[in-house]
Amino acid sequence: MTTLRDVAKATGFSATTVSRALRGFDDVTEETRRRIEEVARALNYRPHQVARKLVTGRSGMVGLILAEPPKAFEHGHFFELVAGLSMAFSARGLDFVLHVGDGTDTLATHERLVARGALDGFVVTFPVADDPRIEMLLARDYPFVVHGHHRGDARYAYFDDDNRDVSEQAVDVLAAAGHRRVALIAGPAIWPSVAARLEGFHAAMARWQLPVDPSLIVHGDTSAAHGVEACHSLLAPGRDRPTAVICCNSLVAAGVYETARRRGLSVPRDLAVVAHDDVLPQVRTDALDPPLTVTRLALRDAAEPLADLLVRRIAGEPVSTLQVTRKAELVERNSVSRLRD
Amino acid sequence: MTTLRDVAKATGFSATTVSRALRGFDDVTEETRRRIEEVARALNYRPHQVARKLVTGRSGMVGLILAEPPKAFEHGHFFELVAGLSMAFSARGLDFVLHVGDGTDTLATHERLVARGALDGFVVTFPVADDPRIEMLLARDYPFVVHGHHRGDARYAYFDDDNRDVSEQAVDVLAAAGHRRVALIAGPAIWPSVAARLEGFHAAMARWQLPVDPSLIVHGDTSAAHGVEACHSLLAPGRDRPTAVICCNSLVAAGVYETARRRGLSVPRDLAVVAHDDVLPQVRTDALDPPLTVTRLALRDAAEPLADLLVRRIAGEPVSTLQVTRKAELVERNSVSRLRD
DNA sequence: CTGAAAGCGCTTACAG
DNA sequence: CTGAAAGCGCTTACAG
Repeated sequence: MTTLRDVAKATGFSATTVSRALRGFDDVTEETRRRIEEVARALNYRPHQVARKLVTGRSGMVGLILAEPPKAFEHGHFFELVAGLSMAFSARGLDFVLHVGDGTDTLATHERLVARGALDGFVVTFPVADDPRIEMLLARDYPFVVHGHHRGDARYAYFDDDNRDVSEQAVDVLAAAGHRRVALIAGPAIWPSVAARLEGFHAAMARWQLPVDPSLIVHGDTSAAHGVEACHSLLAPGRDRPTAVICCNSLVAAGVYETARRRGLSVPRDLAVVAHDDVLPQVRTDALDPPLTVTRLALRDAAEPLADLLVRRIAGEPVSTLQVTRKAELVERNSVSRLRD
Repeated sequence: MTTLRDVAKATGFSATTVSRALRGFDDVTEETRRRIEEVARALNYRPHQVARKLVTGRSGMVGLILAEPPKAFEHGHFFELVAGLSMAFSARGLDFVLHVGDGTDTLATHERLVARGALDGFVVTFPVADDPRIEMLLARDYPFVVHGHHRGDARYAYFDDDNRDVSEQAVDVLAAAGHRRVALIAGPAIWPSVAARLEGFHAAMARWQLPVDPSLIVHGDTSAAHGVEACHSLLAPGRDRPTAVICCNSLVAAGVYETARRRGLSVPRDLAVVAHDDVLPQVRTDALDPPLTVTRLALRDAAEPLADLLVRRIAGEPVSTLQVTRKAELVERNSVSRLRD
């Protein structure tokens, strides 16, 4: 491996000058720089990252730590996020470290990596209320960015969807079409995004002066299997059935479609369906039958902003300027029809 | 951050002794060690990885570099491999760096990471004939392990499926059931695994004294869409149709099932289907209708051996002891029926 | 059994 | 504009 000293010897300049020439400082003669660059190239010199890290204190690496291996139904989510982040960080010259835990020790893992100075910063996903990872990172003043955020918590950098608005848009579409009994198949209650969706749901229903039937709100995971299960319970015989259902994501919606079909119910004639679409590779919501009306926000599009925010946070920007929310786009297709009354 | 020196000062011992005590060398008094460990714990000392790396020459990191973002249909494969490798390396105390390229510069990326001494070793996936990555790594004598291998190439460590045997088992099942016109929907011709599958196919057909019709061998990617397309061409009107088809993976088989159904053909009555099953999250081959007969080899199970081989290679073991092949398990279900003649 | 010294490959004040 | 020196935090011969 060629070192700085090798280049210094070969050119006759000192290591100091070589270092500065190569880093583009302007206190080096143009000619000197040219000569040094030429030799460095000829010798195929590359600065040793580890040495540089030791002196600068920066590791050039950022990490994503998952508590446990994603569930099988989450593979699309994992794929979009991990591939996207890796590319986004690569483009910024940072190495992306992925740690998939075994479910026992996320916090310990974060702490170990923090203490070892191994990473310059973290991406935290699926924050929960009073998330211990976030508290730990905050306590140590370690740079990190959160995908999602706990409402009202302004202590950290985050990139979040406007989940309140997501539900409001969904309710608006349905209410405008005359629906009054609207069900909500929501995600895990522990996620802040789900709380925000719930808030938006209640707010919009109130705005349209529609009653909310608590038995029409179901929590669970984001799998098609959960969609099937939730839909079955919603359509149970003898119940006052909803005329419309809002699904927390496209997999759940696929489950709802399947269940409705099995029950001999037609979408949208007998049941209107609206879902939030993260644009996962498993389900193309435009290819469903009928094409699904969605609030859309591609998960993949979160990678670039997330990387950008983390880089800026590492550079020392205050968190107050690093809190970004984006609104979903409503894509009306054929899964909602006007309720005849 | 607590450093070695801090611990040295606090205990009154030298940095040398502290280092050795903490690393468990046996030339330190039991009492000294105890005292040092106690103080180190109290001070929450963790050796700084970067510094350690600089002196030992080991980075404690290994990497997987993907040329380009996986296609949408590959997300299950990506998921199994990446999550599996991350967990396997974590369990061995190594950080897993994932680099997803933009399709323009895989080799350059490998070279940069090699030259910077950033990684201790690599996992190389989807090797192709005369793979430039492999040649580069070999030329520099850099540790790496390949998932798959080019037949007869004994220059590197690898973990591979016995792809020849995969095809032989598939043909055996079909031929034993009386099938003579057997089609093969194969993967991309550039992969060595595909060449091995082809070899096994020809060998087994010859063993059963069955003619091979070249027009019954179709190459393409491993998506369901390709399965649909290939099946359509195989069943084109006016052709002498195959009675059985072997699919390179379960997604392709799903496409074949769908096409057969659309054509009004019944599996297995009109068409027998056997596929290779990597056990991806997208397709549960036992849940298809009818349940699919497969040669099975869970992709996820490759992660541990791959990590193990790379660690041993990094430790200096010769490649000759690090070349592992495993055989697929035949799982007979209901997609093959006896051909009545 | 313990410690002083050198060094891993770089960067960055500080002089000149 | 250029260089000698110190130092990032550790490990490892080498003495004693």
